[in-house]
Amino acid sequence: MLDPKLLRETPDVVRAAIAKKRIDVDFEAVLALDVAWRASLQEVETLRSHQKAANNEMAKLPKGTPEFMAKVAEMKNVSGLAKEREVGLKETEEKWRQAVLSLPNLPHTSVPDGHSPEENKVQSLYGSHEAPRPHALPHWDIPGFSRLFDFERGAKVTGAGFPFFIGEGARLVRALVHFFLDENAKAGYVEVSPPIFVNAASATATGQLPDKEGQMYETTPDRLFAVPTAEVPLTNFFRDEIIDEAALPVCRCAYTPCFRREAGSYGKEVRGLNRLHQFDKVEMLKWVHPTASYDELEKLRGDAERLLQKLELPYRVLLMCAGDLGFAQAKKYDLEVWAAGQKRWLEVSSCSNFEAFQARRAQIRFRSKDSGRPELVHTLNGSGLAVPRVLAAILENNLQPDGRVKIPSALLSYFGKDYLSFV
RNA sequence: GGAGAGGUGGCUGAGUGGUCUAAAGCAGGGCUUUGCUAAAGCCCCGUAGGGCUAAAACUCUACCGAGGGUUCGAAUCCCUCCCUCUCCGCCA
Repeated sequence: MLDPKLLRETPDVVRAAIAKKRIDVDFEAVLALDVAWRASLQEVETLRSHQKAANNEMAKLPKGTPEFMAKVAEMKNVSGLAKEREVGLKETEEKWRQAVLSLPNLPHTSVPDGHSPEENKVQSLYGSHEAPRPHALPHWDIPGFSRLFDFERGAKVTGAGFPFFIGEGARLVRALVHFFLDENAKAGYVEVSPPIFVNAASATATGQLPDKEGQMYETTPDRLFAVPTAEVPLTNFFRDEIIDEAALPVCRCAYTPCFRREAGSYGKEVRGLNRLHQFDKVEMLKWVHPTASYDELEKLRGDAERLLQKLELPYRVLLMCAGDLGFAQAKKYDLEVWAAGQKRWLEVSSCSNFEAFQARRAQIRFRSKDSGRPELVHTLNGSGLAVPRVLAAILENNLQPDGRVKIPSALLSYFGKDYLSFV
């Protein structure tokens, strides 16, 4: 959520930023609602003020006197009117709130203009993704793949996109999760194991509700939502709280399974491990002082990159252009790992600075020593990392002529063997 | 799941229809006294939003778990929901 004051005080800045982000919202209508809301608010407040003054007078009058009864009669009218106007105010306020919520976060000045994924800037390349790998295969075509990654039985038991991971397949998943958590701990992120179902208030605070409701699995009858990412429970940890300024930055990470309905996805995008309804991910979160958030974003990206480097996987870093930024992000880097068999890049991490956008919605603040007042923190998050796609890249890039897969040396102590074998 | 008790400011805790942002204490901040420490005294100390401002000052409104209701007026009475605690039941 944007600062409502920003709309009123510098509408041109907001207007320009919305245009840069290429999001279709009627900003002028939002401004009009803001005016209407304030007018309605003032009207109601004047009535209430009148009521309050009368109440104070009546408190001093003996009850039952003609004077008192006259006041009661008079205030009955005011009370009725106030109630009526309050209903109108609530309606206007709700419309206003929805309108402000429909405004996207403003892109940071360092974010390039552009409206399609092609206009994202390749910030850096690591490793030799172009090295010839004559025997590389898409991971789903590797002989014996389904012995370790059983999609058919997953589909039978649950549905498409819910595979079983078996034997060394399961072990490799566990090794990756363990490796990620250990590395993140070394980088200063405190490990958290959060609830993997959240209530509607939490899903609203991080922006899954109301717009992306169809992307989550929802339980009945309790109306809890299976988390699409650990970002949701982690960010909500501090919802409606004031963090001690000295504690900033707070850095945490969490492993959770993630659940996404992925309505509307199709084709090669969803083959094999590329896109699952349930997948494992370690997420890194930061709550930082507003002055530090862009430095922290670079550190966060570095922390995610280091994981890929230690796994010796070729990857690239994209700086997302304004038009390809999400609704809530001010700046975002995507890390894409090279999958040699599919000959394509797979997104395995997305490191974003939300500035105060999430914090305002979730009311996460710190008490500033300077001003003595609570101020909104800046929040950042990034995957570190998403397991199945990293797994796919390992399978494809490290496939040997004999059909085995070489395990990255960083995983040896977790996996326990040099090679994964499909037979 | 059943029965009972309770949810008030950063914390403890009073307040059962009227001038209540809400006593008191603790914690925090400032000043005075004091050689230091300590102690004492005095004062300040919630959040959000609106108005007015260059910005403040100022001013108005809301907020006593959440949402409804009764009333001229609700922290206080009524209803619904949520959460916590105690006991019982069930159960990894």
